Amino acid sequence: MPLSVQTRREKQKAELRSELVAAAHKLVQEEGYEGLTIRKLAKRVGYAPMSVYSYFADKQDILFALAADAFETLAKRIEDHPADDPIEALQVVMTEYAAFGLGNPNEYRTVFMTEKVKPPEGRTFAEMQEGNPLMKVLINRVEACVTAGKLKGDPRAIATMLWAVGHGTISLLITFPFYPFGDQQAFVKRMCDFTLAALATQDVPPLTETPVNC
Amino acid sequence: MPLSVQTRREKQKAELRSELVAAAHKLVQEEGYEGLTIRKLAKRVGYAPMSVYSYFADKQDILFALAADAFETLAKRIEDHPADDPIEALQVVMTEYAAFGLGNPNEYRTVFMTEKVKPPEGRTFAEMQEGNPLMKVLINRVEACVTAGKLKGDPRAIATMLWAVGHGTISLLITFPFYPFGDQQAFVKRMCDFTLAALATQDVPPLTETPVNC
DNA sequence: ACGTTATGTCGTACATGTACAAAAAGATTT
DNA sequence: AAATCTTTTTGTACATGTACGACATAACGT
Repeated sequence: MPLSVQTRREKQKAELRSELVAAAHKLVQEEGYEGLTIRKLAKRVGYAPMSVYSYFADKQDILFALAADAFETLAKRIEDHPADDPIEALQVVMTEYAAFGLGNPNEYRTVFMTEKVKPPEGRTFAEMQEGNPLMKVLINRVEACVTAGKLKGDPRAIATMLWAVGHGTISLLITFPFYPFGDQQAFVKRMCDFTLAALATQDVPPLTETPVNC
Repeated sequence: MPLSVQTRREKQKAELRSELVAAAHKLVQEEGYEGLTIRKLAKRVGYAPMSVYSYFADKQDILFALAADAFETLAKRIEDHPADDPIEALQVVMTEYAAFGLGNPNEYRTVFMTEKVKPPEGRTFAEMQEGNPLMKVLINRVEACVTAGKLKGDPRAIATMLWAVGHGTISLLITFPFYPFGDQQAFVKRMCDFTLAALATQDVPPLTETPVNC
């Protein structure tokens, strides 16, 4: 069965889009993060600058696409890194997450530190975050801890709290590199251990749902 | 004794600077945060656009000056809001901090979510953070808890950990307004209570100092 | 086959931050 | 008072993101 005209068009569009992403990636590699400009990117692929906007809503959308790749490999690395003890498995998530953030501050910033006003290209926020592979593996491992009796309470609530602590730690380290946190690794480990130990002693209730509009 | 010529010049410069800050503040009030542009600001005070750069290193410096004002009032509000119980006094810090961040996301972003590469205008980072009135009041109240026997360990380490948790909570709420955290207030309170309760059971060692270059 | 409508491409234009250097104003020295 | 030096002010220029609309191309209904 041949592809319908519509899907062929979509496929071509997707191809061009990923060609643009690849070019953007190379550009960043060669000239650094601030070297990525729409004009340069367009020139690379032989288009007019404005044509880029047929494939990306704006520059942030490009940065987001770049970051998405990086985060996918992170999620894969985490899943390739299991552990016998469910708590240890959780620690792996936190550690890898931290290592990624500290090693890829630009990507971390674009994903976690810039306001999300519009879901990038039709996708809704719910599926962007709940469907986020990182949050998914985090929740999974939390659930494993709960069923193993190591943690108690609502998995999503626990995961969200871990996320808040982890994000706070990473983003402070990224934003204030000169603040005397001491050794970065040590600080990350401290926060991680502290939080997990504390969670182990509590029964965590679900997040209170409020009927927020939308 | 009359002012020396030099100090008079400095004073005049400071005056013009704060005039600029005032104009910037009014501009933001009238046209919103993105309405603050260097050209408009210069026109407001009757200068050429480039003249602004005699008083501010760059646009971030202006935003920072704006935020500094806001944070000063926050620090004052916190100090005007004491509590009998030292733990309660700490909770006040966290609560007010959160309320400020959620109520002034722009200011919060510029201060806590944008990379700090250069200390704004000669000031070093050490005095920027250690001398930061907010961190000061936080450490003070932590010390009060320690001397009251409610907490145990190194005050600066405890304060930094509280900061990390508080910042993680606020910045996630700011960045992902559509994530189902549930009620924002409730989530803040949960994180705050959780962390304080956990800290109460531990003896917190000082942050490991590492001889980072610079 | 032909007009109509959607879709992709691009040229132009504007506002913005800011680098650079000239010009102006002020201070200091001779 | 004049000359020199420093500091402040400004004009010009450039790269950038992107709004707007023109144009071309492709799909579709007739």
